[in-house]
Amino acid sequence: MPEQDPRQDPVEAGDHVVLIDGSAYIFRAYHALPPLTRTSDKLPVGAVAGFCNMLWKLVRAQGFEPKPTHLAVVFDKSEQTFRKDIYPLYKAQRPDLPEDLRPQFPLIREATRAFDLACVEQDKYEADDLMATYAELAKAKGALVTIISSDKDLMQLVDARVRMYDPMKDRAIGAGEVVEKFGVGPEKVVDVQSLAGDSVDNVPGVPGIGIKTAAQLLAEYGDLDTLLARAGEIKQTKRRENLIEFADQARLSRELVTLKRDVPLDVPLDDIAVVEPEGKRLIAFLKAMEFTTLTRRVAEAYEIDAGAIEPDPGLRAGGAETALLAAGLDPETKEPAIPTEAAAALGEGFTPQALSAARIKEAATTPVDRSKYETVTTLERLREWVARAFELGLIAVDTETTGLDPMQAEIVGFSLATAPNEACYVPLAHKGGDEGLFSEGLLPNQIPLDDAIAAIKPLMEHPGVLKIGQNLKYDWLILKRLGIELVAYDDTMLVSYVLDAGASPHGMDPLSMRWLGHTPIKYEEICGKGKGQIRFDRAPIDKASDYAAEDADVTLRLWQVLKPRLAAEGKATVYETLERPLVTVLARMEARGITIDRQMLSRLSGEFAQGMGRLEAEISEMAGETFNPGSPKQLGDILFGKMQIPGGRKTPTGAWSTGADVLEELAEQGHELPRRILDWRQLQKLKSTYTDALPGYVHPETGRVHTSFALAATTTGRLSSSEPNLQNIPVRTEEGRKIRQAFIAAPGHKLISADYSQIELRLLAEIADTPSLRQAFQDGLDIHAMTASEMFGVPIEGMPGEVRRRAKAINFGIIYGISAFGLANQLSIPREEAGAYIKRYFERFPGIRAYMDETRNFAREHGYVETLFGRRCHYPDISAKNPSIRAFNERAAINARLQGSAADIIRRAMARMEPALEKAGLSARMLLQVHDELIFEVPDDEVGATIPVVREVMELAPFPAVALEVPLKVDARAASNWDEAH
DNA sequence: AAGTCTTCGTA
DNA sequence: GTACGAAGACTTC
Repeated sequence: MPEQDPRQDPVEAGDHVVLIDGSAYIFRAYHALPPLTRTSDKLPVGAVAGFCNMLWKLVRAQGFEPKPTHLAVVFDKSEQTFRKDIYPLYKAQRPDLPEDLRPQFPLIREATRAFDLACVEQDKYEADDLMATYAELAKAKGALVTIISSDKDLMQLVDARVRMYDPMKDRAIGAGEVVEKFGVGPEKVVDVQSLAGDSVDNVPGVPGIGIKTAAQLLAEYGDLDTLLARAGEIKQTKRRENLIEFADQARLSRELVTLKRDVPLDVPLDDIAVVEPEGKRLIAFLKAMEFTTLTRRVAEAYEIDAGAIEPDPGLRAGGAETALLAAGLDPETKEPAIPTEAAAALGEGFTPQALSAARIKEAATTPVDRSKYETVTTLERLREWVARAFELGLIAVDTETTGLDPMQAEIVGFSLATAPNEACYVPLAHKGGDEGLFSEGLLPNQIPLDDAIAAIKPLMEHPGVLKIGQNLKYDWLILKRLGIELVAYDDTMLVSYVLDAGASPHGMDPLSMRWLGHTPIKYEEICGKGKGQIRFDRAPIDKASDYAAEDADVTLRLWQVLKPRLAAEGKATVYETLERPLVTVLARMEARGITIDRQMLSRLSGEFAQGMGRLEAEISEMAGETFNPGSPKQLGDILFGKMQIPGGRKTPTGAWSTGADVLEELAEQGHELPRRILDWRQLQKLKSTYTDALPGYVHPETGRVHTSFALAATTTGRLSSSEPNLQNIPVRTEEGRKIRQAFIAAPGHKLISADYSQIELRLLAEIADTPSLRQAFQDGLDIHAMTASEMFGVPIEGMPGEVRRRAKAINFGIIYGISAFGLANQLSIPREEAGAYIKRYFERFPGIRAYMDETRNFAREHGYVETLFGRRCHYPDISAKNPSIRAFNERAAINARLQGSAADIIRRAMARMEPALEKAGLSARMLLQVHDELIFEVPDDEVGATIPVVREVMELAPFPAVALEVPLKVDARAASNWDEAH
């Protein structure tokens, strides 16, 4: 660092040396301010922000007279100080550093440097000792010293040439203030502290003597040694005995509290001369931290255009140094940010945590070098890569295809990686030139597809070689269609999901930026986007090769970082039982698809269209003009503008709200138009989303519909389904169920639908430890009726439907993290009444209130909650300042434990289902999952034998990991279509 | 052409 | 009050 030269300037008489107690600032900033995280990546930066604001205030205040000639921000370095050597209990009871403060230490040092201020710290010595030494040296040269700190331990340094300044209270501390605090002058502060001790730092002192008594004794006897020598003269019995008995302890305390004024300084006093701040570096830092207000202020003060300055590339979100920080490592030393004894011990041993930390460190320090990639053009070279993979026992794989749908896309090439920067791309089907109707236009130097498949098949199917991929379900399906059944794999996307669900995204690009500090080539850079986009097989091989090989390289590197975290963070079992097995289970379900009755859907489309036509005519009639009933804007204008119907609400953006609830209310008041709109909307929804769209998803070859299940899409562990979404097929209305009837079994088969009955309520009874609810489930009672009976004192026999309905709404409300507002909305009752219901519910079921409080507190403290099976769901915004955001996160966290536990259970069932069916000699095939329901296709004559197996696997899914007190119940039925089976 | 808002289907 | 995805309207580039 060439920054020492400009800082060198001997201290002379009349100079002004300012010493800032950095460590004290950090803790002040951390504890005094609400938590704050950087917007783009949730890096905790609250203390950094507070620290920067304080420094800026100090620098700008210029209230130091005379102007500082030398200035240093002084930090504590390690916990291992010479005081610990003489008294191991010194500061021993300090609580561990908060998790979100640790990574801020290196950032705060960065901040100091960005301010162009000297940053001083030294092993074995506390900041206080360093300041004492600087002060002593400066004094000797005739300089004036100002110590910026409010720490009472520094008050012993105050004298004619050394003053203190308390930045919190904004006042100077001179001898007068010291007397106020200790009852003695600065020169006797040490003696007072030796007697009174300090519970915070674990300085023992003498029992029964506090600051007041100590000051009084010293006033009488002069100094500590005299006092101890003449202790026998003291009148008060207990005090006399204690002073005699604990004299040594007082002397030890003196050693602890006396600041060392002769530390052999690493950075000499003359090397902390003030340099003229540049401003640009500071702005680059502040921009990287995303401190917009301070950035603006600083830019204005320096008259610099902040927009023209790039955020510090290493520290910005996604920067390499940020990646290290996220792992708790200091970007400069690559060591744990604060080397605690625990961390030091881990660093030496082969613990999972040590391995994980080491991998994170390596990952962010080995740059991606695309020039090292190879394009494989011969079978011989491919075979050498395969041999290398067998030798290593591990290889990263990525397939490149013509599209996003793994059931339709064709392979274009694949890439492999065996080590960082050791990656290749194998082009197979790149095309170029004129692609005539009959000619393929295949480019030269590509291995024939069949040869390549034959070369890699043994590798991919070998159980002894680990294949690593990102979103491997996609590649598994592509390879499956080429006759390769991939086994023995890890999926980096799923590893990330297990570790960080809800906290950060799991796509390859964000993962690469976060863990490797590297931005991979974008797909658009190779193939363009929008209208001009080309398929991957039309991309030039050299560019495609860089892109594809990089994907495999990055995937391998991500695996090196993320996989050890599983063991280090105790999540290996979650990954291995709830995630990894689902890749092939879901891939097979997707590959099977489900049959739909296209004729039936087409007929329904016609019927819906007719109904809509009739309604449109009536709507125009009533409105007195034709408008688009599908436009909320136009509809709002008609209803609340032209027709002047009262009772309109606005959406958050200021538009008229025309939601179903609003229209329903208007309809109940006797308005005809809103009813017609509601009916029209239902038909429009069913037609556009289902009857018109579904036939478009029928696969040209299989004749079936193949949805795609996402494993890593939700915060709670649920799956999601898309293209098409088969998890939201209508069921509530008669019209909607007709769509469900169009999902049919193949000839000679039936569909079996098996769903968990009230699984989330059962889990609530279990987790919230509510005996009456548990008993009700054990006795097989109607749970909503039982709730109503408990709450309203109505007997279950002959209970009015309305009473049960309300109890049911409350039960669901509880699962969703209830609020009076939401329940009132749901039941259309006043908020006060809803509040009273909730109060009564909690009185009847106090365990549930306790559960909700516990979950809220846990989430608040940790930033995540865990399911029964250990899955973590992160809620980084749980401590948001905005009360409604915070409340939302609290409700989500309460819901996540239940929804997530249920999701875990059905995942366990799915992972066991195939082997269980096979063992029973059954050929039933799982087709769909709808959160608490599984749908199978079964030969007619196996229906009877299949249902009990399915039921048993599902009901026993939690065992043996978790033994539930509450039984799980599964309802299962078979029919020729989904509606009747459900 | 791409992104946001509103609405609505499911558990 | 929780968790999603899709479609159409509308806005912005």
